[in-house]
Amino acid sequence: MSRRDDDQGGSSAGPSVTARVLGILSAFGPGAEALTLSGIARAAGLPLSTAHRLVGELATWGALERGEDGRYHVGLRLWEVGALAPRSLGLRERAMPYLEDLYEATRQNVQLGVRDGHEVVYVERLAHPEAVRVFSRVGGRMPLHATGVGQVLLAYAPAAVQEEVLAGPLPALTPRTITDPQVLRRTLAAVRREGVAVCDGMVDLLAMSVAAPVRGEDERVVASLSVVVPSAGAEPRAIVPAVRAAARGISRALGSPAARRRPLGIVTTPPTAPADAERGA
Amino acid sequence: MSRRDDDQGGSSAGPSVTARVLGILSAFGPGAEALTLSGIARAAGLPLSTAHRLVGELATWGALERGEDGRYHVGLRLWEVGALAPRSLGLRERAMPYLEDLYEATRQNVQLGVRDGHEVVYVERLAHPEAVRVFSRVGGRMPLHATGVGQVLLAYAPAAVQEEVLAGPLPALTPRTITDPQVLRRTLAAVRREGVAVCDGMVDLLAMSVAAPVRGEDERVVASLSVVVPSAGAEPRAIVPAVRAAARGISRALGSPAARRRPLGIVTTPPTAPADAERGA
DNA sequence: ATCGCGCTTCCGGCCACCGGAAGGAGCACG
DNA sequence: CGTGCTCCTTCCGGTGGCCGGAAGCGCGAT
Repeated sequence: MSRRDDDQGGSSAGPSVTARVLGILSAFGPGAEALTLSGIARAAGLPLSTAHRLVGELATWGALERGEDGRYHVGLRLWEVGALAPRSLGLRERAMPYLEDLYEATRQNVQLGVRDGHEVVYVERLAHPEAVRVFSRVGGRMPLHATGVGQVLLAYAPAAVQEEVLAGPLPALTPRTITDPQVLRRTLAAVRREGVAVCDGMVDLLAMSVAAPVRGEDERVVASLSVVVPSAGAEPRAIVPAVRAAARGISRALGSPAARRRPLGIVTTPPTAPADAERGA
Repeated sequence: MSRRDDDQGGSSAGPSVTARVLGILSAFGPGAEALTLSGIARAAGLPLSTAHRLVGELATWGALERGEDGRYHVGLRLWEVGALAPRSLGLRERAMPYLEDLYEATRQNVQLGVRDGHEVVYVERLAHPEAVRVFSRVGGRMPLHATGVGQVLLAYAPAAVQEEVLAGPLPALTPRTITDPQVLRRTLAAVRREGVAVCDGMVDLLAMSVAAPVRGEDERVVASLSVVVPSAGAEPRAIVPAVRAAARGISRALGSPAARRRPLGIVTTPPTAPADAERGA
């Protein structure tokens, strides 16, 4: 795959054209929305002339666009194709109405995320301009262990993924971030038991998040949604039911049989058996 | 031999590797969110083995993902990069709160679109599950002349673009769609004069849309937003002010000086001079 | 004026890409 | 139980597309 400059054992190969093109796309990211040609070449590790040729083709197609200042940014055409990702469009489309309601009820921050590897990717975010500042953004990534959405996704992830995360480093974003694997393990068990994760001050000391799992047609947890509220004077008890209800509503819209079976109402006593059994799956 | 299909040089660019990769991405689209390898090869006009190799690389990087049924769909990684497009993320981020309010007030459909060539691309859409069925979708395209959002974007587009559209074919989506260039020309003038477009039954006989322009920091129209309501018994007068106010709010959030200068209120008498002068720009 | 930076174009050599062909897996049918 | 599909995967020799150093241009700063 990565045929960098590594010449090993006889027949070596340079990076394929495809890899170079993807490398150019990788040069863009949060905090690097617009780049000069040289900047792209530098970031992608390509000679300037090569970058020039490839970027030119990408721009012609519409994957990149050139601003008035000469810098390149991601183009509308690429966004269009990306919008077809089922984990974005299909999920978002059905979840939106529920996120709406939750946003309207709290006027704070509502987030929807999916897991990719050892990170959570935020697929949607509704934020009131005057709400607590949240570090996340649509398309952004965060570690699983430190956020509400992430802890939920991790709690219901395959056992292998959980062990990998527990074994790896657990960076602290604030003094209150969980960094002890044992504490995290117990927290995940609690999340499975309660069906909701409450993270207070783990990303930002001033913010608290309440998250719940969203299930797909095969009952697997496919996403997680959360509400972020100011840490000071927050009352989780008032929010937890709303978050759980919204998560259940989305699960139902996605075709989750369990969410359809139980007609809402007994949210205060979630079933523990299936939740714990899930970890093995 | 290798470039046999289009080696005449007549049709578009030669199939460089980059072009082939982009061709693969182009194979996906609304109604084709998941494709088999052969399907991709067919759609992109590539030999199966070539498609196999390129798709494999794309999947390794995360641009494509392979579902459990073996079919490929657009991957989360590509969505992430696409989300960096300034015309999507930057615009959406600031517009969301206003779209929210508009959605909350109408409980129907709210749309935000930008122009790309001779089409409008919908960047955001809030829809109530029980609202009028709307044909558009996030990431979807529609012709400029037939939709509210499109007419606004066209009315403030560069003169060259307007002439191209007026000269080209104007396909009818319903019997009420504008197909006469002269009628369209007068309609666009009215849009500039009024600062809003009202499209009744042009996309769907049962739906009506009210659209208004969104301006950026340099006063140019960068987007357009609309509300779609049932055609029957609709009262535009009740909606127009709300749409105009929301559009102005977004313009202000984007840094439009004019929107900042005028403190809301005299929306019934919009300035005609700058609006008409704009067409020349 | 001189420098530095970034962008664009050019072109010969070489090697990575191409794609036909062969083989395997799964499924529907007679 | 063969037969005929469709789809996927792998292999390999020939060659033409890609690579990237180098030169030239435009612009702003010193």
